[in-house]
This record gives sequence, structure tokens and C-alpha cells, in this order.
Amino acid sequence: MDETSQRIIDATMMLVRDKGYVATTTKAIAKAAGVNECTLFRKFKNKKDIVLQGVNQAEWRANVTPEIFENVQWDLQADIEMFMRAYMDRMTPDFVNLSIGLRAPQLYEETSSLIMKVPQAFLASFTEYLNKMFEMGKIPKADFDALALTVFSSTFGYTFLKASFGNELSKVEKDEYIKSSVQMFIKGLEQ
Amino acid sequence: MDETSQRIIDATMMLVRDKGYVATTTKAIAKAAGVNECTLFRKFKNKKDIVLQGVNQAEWRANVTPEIFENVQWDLQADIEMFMRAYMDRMTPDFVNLSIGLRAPQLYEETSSLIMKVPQAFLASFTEYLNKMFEMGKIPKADFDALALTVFSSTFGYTFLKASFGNELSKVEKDEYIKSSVQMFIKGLEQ
DNA sequence: GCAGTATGCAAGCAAGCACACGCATACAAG
DNA sequence: CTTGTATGCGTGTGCTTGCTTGCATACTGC
Repeated sequence: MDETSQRIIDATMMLVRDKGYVATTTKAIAKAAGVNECTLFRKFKNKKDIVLQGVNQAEWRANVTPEIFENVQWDLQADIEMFMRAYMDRMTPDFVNLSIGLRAPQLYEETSSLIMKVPQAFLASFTEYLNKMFEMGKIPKADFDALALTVFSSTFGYTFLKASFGNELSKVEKDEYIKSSVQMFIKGLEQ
Repeated sequence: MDETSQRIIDATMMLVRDKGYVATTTKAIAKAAGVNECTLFRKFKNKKDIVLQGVNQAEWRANVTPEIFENVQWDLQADIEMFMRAYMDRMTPDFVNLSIGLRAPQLYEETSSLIMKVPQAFLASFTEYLNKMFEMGKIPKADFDALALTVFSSTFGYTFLKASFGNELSKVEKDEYIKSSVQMFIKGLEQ
């Protein structure tokens, strides 16, 4: 990937994040990347191709992969806190908005599976974690599919709401949110 | 509001929900509404005007208003369940997708406050509820701003994830989700 | 029967869109 | 010095966009 192509991809992804795919024009991309418009089509097949190459770059993905959860301590409080923090640190408002910007009929089919990967990785890892904690006798039996989804939804929901509304909806900051949530979750899980 | 105008609004909102505002063309609106394209501009100022009149109709809003929460029973389990159900019943996948479809730079300024109203109403009511429950001596002191946000985020998150990914992310159904979540929340809140 | 209103239809407009082409220029490798 | 490659620039194409206009036709209430 030469530098010019990379500049084009970066400019495209930022515009998609801010305006959405359909509202992002090739003219605006060229201007933002500091290249001539025709250069886009020399480097890429078409507008869609730029975005698809972008979403396949590590730089433009939130790398919430299972290996993040390798260093668990098998301590409910510390681990849930780590899980939530891992997600929130990687899934920044920029990524949230990019995911929404990619929601265009023209490319939803090709990107939806990619967009879903992050929640899937997080949810699967956390469900597995809860099952292992049960096997270790540290928490009582429960519906871990549903409970993992609850913890994930609250993490996802907070991230999304903050990205969308900033502090206008709630002034509760990340650290305060994690601390209170985890406190409630562990009491509920330990029963 | 005559019938033709209403058909135009309904067609527009459905298209915005499915394709987003920018990708929704006046030609497509006319076809979907079964009217001639020029009729749109005789009834409305412009494309944006149709959408703005739409979002101001009760039909195209999720009516999550404080009065929903009037019949609380001051029983933690029953009430949280009612809160979550009230939100989920009203904030259908259609409304979630519509909210996202409205995220266009051309009209975000005029719609964002409307979109935010539903979360705001829910969150404010629920925070107030927790504070009252504390005053009644039914739950111990805690950071109710953060905890209300946790419960709301998990409700919002579940709704959003279901609307986006259906059962591909998680097969946990609404009733199962509510039951498990509430169970964990009340244990955590009652401590 | 007649005025007023609502709508369809066909044509068109200026602007913007993604994308293409020919040509000039710069630079680097041999 | 030559050749290949990357890029800018101007122009252009075919299409779509939101939106308009003039005219015909239907229906409605008086």
C-alpha cells in the first residue's frame, strides 16, 4: 500500500464516519486526501472499493479479539472491569460512528459481517468466561448466555450513547460507570 | 393532513428507515407513495420538509414518555421489569433503524434533540424512581445516576443489537433477557 | 353548468454525481 | 539520456438528483 493510496483510504473513512457513505463524494475524498479526483480511480476500482479496502485494514478496525481476554485473573470484579474497559478503550466514538456511516444499502452486505465481528468476539469470550467461573465454583449456576449479553449490552449501550449524545444525555463518566456497573453485576452474579 | 400527504410521509419514513435519508430519493418516495413526483413538491416545501413533518407525527415516534412510568408498584423486580418492557415494546427495531436513517448531516441538527428525547425520558424517570426507592428505605444508598444508566444502557443496547443483527449475534429472546437481567440487577441493587 | 381544487403527465432545468480520457509534468531507475 | 511510473490538470460523459412548469383531466360543492 503506497502512501497516496493510504491517504485516500484514511480520508474516505473519516468522511464516511462523519457524513455516511452515500453523502461522501469522490470529490470530497480527493480534496481531503490532497490528491486529484482522477487519482482515486487510478488507485481503486471505484468508490466502494476504497471503503472495502479501508474496512479490511487493521487501522480501521476496533481490534476486540479473543486474545484481549487472555490475561484474566479469575476474579469476578477485576475481570468484568477489564472486559468492559477493553471494549470501551478500543470501541471509541470514532469507530461507533464509522460503523453507522457504513450502513448504506450499497455496501451493507459486504460490511455487516465485519461490523458484527467485534460484538461477537466480545460476547463469546465473556460467555465462555462465565461458564469457566461456574466450573471453578466461583459463581452459582445461572443463564450465562443472557447474563453475558446483559453485561455486554450495557457496555455497548454506554459506548454508543456516549458516541451519539456525548454528555448531553448523562454526565456519568466512563470510570464512574464501570465502577458502579461492575459493583452491581458482581453482587448479582455472586448472588 | 390529507390522505395523500400522509401516504407521502409514511412512504418517506419507511424508506429513510430502510436506506437512510441521503439514499432516499424523491423519485423512490413518489413511487412508494403511489403519487407523481411533482405532487411531493406541491404538498411539501422540499424533501427535508417531508421528513421533518414525519418525525413530528406521533405515529413516527416511540412514545416513551414519563407517564408510562406512572403505575409503578414500588417493588424493585416488578418495576424494573416494567421499565425494560415499556422501552422495548415501544422502541421497536423499526424505530431504531429510523433513528439511524435520520443521521444525515443535512438534518441531524433538527432531529437530534427529538431522537434524544426517548432515552432522556426513560433515564430521567428511572433515576428518579431509584432515588424514591432509596427514600422509602427499600434500597441502600448508591450512585443512582450511574446505576440507572447501566440498566438503561443494557436495555438500549439489547434493543439496538437485536435491531441490527437479529438473532445472529445472540439467540437470547426478550423475555429471557429481561428475566435474567432483572434478577441480576435487583440482587445488585438490594445488595 | 361552473368555479375551485387535486392530481397526473411530460418535459425540462441546473447541479451534482461517479467515473473516464488525453495530455503535460515530475521524478527515479537503468 | 532514455524509459517507466506516478500524479496533476482540464475537460467531458452519461446519469441522477431535487425540484419546477405548463397543461390536461378528474372530482366536488354550489
